[in-house]
Amino acid sequence: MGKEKPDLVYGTLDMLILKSLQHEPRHGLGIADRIQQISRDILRVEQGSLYPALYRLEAQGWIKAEWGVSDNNRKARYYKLTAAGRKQLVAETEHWSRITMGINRVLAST
Amino acid sequence: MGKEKPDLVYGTLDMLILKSLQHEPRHGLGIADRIQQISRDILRVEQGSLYPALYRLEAQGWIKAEWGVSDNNRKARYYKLTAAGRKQLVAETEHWSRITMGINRVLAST
DNA sequence: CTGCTTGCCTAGACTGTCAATATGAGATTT
DNA sequence: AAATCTCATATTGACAGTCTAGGCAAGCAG
Repeated sequence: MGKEKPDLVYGTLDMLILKSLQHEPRHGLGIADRIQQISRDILRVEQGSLYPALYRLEAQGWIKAEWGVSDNNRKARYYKLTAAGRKQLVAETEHWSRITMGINRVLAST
Repeated sequence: MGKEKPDLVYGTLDMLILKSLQHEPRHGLGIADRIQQISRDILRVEQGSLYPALYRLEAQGWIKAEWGVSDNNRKARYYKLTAAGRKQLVAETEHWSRITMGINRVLAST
């Protein structure tokens, strides 16, 4: 039945992660939960996408990890946004709005 | 200078092609030109993306091809939207607006 | 102890895009 | 008419990001 389309638009995950770290550090699953919750269940982030993305972002110097303990008393890796990460978030957000404007122009064309 | 990010959002090309065939058949390069023009140069479609996409869409039965002659008197393959293609266009458009709504909710979150 | 949950992590496959290149044919220039 | 330019289709190889489908460790509940 319903052939589900992917829940994420390819290439937006990095931006979403950076955004969800904007105000406070979070651990991996916490980030995924937040994205799902804020989007009101429209977006879901699979773990197989999440962790590679986190390494990517860390390797770029946009986030920084630190071991800590979660609310549930499990050890967890907390990520926080770096200064470069904030700049990157702005850049990606601008790129996103630019591209979506282009797409929406095409979709709106008669 | 600006490290250019990709000009397309991954996974939207099919939708854009279908949309640009909505009113009249076009040939391959004509489709690419149209997308670029309507988006006011924000989006660009490379040939290495275009033709595979066209085959994909044709294989799915969403477009149908026919040989013809272009305005410049060159032979060209004209694609036209099928009934199934119109349905698909609606479905993809809805999916797009749904996903972007989710992303925008995250981006708008405080 | 057993089983459930949380949280991290990895391997493999797949898909869509791009850069680069090739080919053919009509148009243009000389 | 020969050479060159442009239009248009087409293919190839590489690559990046996502997903499915697992596995591992440790805390909690029964």
